[in-house]
Amino acid sequence: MALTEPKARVAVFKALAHPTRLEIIQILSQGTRCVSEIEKSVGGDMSTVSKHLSLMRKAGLIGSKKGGLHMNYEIACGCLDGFLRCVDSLAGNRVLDDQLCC
Amino acid sequence: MALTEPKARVAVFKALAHPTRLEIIQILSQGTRCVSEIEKSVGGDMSTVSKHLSLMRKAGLIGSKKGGLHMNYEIACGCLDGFLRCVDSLAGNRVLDDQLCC
DNA sequence: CATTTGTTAGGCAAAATTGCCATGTAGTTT
DNA sequence: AAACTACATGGCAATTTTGCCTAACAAATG
Repeated sequence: MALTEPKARVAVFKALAHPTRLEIIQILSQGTRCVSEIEKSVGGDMSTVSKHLSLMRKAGLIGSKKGGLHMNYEIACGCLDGFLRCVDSLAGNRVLDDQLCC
Repeated sequence: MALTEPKARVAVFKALAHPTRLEIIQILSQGTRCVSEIEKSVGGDMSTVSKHLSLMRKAGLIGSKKGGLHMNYEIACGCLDGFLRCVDSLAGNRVLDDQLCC
């Protein structure tokens, strides 16, 4: 199995390895949202939110489309959902050493 | 969809967001390995490798079993593979904004 | 043109991560 | 028990990340 760019892989995981960004993913999983909507949900400065979004877009996690005055973001990957369920099962298992998740 | 512990989720992604640790996952995907075997493959100090392994074990990504003098590590999750394939498709798509991955 | 919405860059302090070194520990061998 | 092997752990300095702030800028709208 040939590795894709290791840096690109790492970038994807780094993009996901942050509570606020995971919260944004959670919000976007319910549908397309613009920056100010996201800002209201997660709090904090808009420039900070915009940076989070930019980072995730560069990693390939989300996509953006301009709609009038707003910039609308959406999840770029349908598999992200199963992905997160897998992570949750991992996270739940983390106490037991011998037990496997799936 | 109720969130599992957000911290636990973040921990999983942080554990994956490092080139050496991804390399270790790659190695372990081929079968169980002990610390010194991993050390030979990825280089660096053994204490460093041990810390990487410990971090991934706490996150739930890998499990460990003692076998005589060695500590054997193995992937704790069969879904990690499809997981990584999904990430690769994301990583490959990251230039195009409108195109979705899967 | 003025306003709204968002991006980007720079600066900066606090916090987290990383990796090596030295030391500690548990199981094995002699 | 002493020595050795295979790891784990704590400490520490260097690097990176994070978040807020300020400000400049672009694009769509009224």
